[in-house]
Amino acid sequence: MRTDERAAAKLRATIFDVARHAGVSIKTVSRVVNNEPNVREATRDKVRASIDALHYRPNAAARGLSAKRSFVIGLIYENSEEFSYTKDLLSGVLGACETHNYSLLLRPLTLPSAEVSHSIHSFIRLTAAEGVVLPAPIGDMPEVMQVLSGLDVPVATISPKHPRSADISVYCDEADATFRLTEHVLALGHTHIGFIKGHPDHRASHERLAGFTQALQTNKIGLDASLTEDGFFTFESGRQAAFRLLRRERPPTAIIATNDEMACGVMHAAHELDLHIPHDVSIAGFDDTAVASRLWPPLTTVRQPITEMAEAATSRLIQRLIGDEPGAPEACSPGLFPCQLVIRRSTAARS
Amino acid sequence: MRTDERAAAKLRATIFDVARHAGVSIKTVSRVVNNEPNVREATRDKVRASIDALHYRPNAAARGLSAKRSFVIGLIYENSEEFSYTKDLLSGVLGACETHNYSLLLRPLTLPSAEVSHSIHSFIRLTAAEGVVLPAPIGDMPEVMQVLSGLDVPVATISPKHPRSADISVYCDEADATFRLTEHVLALGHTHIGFIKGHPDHRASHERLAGFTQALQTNKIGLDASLTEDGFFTFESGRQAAFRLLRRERPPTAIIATNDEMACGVMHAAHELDLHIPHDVSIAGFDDTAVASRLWPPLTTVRQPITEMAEAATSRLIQRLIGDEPGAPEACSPGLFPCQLVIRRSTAARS
DNA sequence: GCAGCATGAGACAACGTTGTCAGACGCGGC
DNA sequence: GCCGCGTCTGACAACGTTGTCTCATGCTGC
Repeated sequence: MRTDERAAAKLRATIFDVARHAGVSIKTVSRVVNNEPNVREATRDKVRASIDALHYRPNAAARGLSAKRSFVIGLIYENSEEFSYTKDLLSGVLGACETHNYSLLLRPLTLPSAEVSHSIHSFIRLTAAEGVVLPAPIGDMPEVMQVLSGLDVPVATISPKHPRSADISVYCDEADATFRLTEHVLALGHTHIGFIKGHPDHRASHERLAGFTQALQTNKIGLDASLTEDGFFTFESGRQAAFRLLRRERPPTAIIATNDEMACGVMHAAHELDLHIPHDVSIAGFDDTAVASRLWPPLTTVRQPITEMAEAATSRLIQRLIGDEPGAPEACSPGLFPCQLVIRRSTAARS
Repeated sequence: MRTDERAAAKLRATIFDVARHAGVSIKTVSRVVNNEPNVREATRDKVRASIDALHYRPNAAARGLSAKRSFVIGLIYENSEEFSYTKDLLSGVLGACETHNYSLLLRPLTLPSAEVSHSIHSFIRLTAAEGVVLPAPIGDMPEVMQVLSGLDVPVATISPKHPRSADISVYCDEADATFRLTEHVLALGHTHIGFIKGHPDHRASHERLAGFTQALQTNKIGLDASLTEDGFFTFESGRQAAFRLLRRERPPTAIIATNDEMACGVMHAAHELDLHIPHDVSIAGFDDTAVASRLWPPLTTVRQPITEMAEAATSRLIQRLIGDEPGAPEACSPGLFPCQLVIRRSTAARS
């Protein structure tokens, strides 16, 4: 029996073997595998039994060739120092790919780079990815979006500046989260609060600043623009900004950095100036990266449900590719996700 | 012209289009693309020109189907908290895949899990991966190796317990690195040194302990076994071990944790006991993860060239798959890599 | 009892590549 | 000048799946 030969030779069973085993035609097996209609329930069961018996798995290459599809989606991300974000991202994207039987191919980008367009172009051509997931800040790069739309590749962005710019996008209400974070700091009695902005290319930076100023306004605290420093989401930019703030004549009693990486920098600056945290200065970050809970004192921060966001974005992307658009796309999985305030010991009542 | 039609429809040019454009047969184009012999140089150039003109890229699915190869390799890794290791790993593996035109498919594993064998089995069957890269500790799980050898999938392990157990393996001389780390601590005047072991399933744990005892021996310091605590490479296990050490009647003046994650735990314990680092107690870690430089004081640790190791392992794996074994495999890329001591401010002279 | 129609099933040709084999061509030796 | 041999090139059949089209079957309504 040919089937046994194949098993013995450790070759995969083909659809041909299954058809022979079940006593039907190849096409009928194909119909069962792809859940197509027009197969009697009895036939369906018979075929399924044969599939199990032979441990049949469809050959991805053949399927892709015939269907003119690759069943591949790409994840293009910034290969930054801070990787815990990417880890969570990866978990989500991978999860969605697995449930929909898609493969995920990765393209890390080292920014800034002049060759981004070219790199992405060749990535798409080579992998034949049907769609791509673009986490911030890649989704905000006009040249990237241009290449992808030129190649007719659907895009799902995560935390983009302009949600409308892509086919699909998910994001958090980071303004609201920063608002709540600021209110937490205000409630501790701080009124003289330093704020370190993020990289201007990220949507997050503007959102977070807006939430901060909104909170001050709501609580009738005048905004001292000189307490708002530029930062670029990097450790060193946070450290430098903190030095500028803490060396002022009247330094702030609390500093909100708009990501954990910069909050680390603030902590280093405080330590270098022999200031005690949180006694002399309270510090808060944003992102709840792996470092946040490892620092001493552990960092007050904001957690975004990155994994869930990535999974939702990817699922919607794949659904779009498959072509089964649900009635109201926004209804089944909204693009807006909630953030969670994580209060730890780096923020304390003003002394 | 059919080519123009295709370009207009944004379809990829096929080998057929190239053949027509160059005025040769399909097979000749195939020969040029795959650098096969028996094509006159003039013909070769003509074909290459057509390939460039049409931006031809071979179709991976068709190629795989015909060649009965998938050009895919798998990376099976532990989806642990500590992700900076995985980040470096990924960079290396991805780099090697890119240079050899292989695709990388990921399979994160949440350990411990009873379904590991099944998960890996279905991963291989589904992806048709030709080979897999197994970083520690996955490469040390007998059930994993059994499944893979049963499926006839070549394996490259990174930092395995027994280098001989896999077809290809790369590792560091972690004993030597720990030896040098310990000598650094000894040179600072510490003689009463606490040591926190790693998870017994990792090769690294044994190596690192061996290096430590070796250093004590070489420097004629008696080994106080009670100063050696069990740990499991996790933050909390490091914290608990540190508490046990620091609450002793005569606590150690320095603690070597066998990874950074546990060193974080030690720092937390020290802080909770109001001890000053490094004045009251010096602390060292291992791995130079992203956290290490963010802590205060920055952590003395050991850096392994993970990216280079991963790249080498993957390259050798792919070379094996392609079948062009270099004369002496060990000669071109050795399995042993050097570690680098990274001295920061968490270790200081005994006070 | 038969047209008409829905439903279930199969034959066959793609899909874009590579492997196999056969043939065309050129060139040197006799 | 012809044979033989090596070098280059091409026709054709895989590879395992899906799409299209056709056909067989059974059921409905008159």
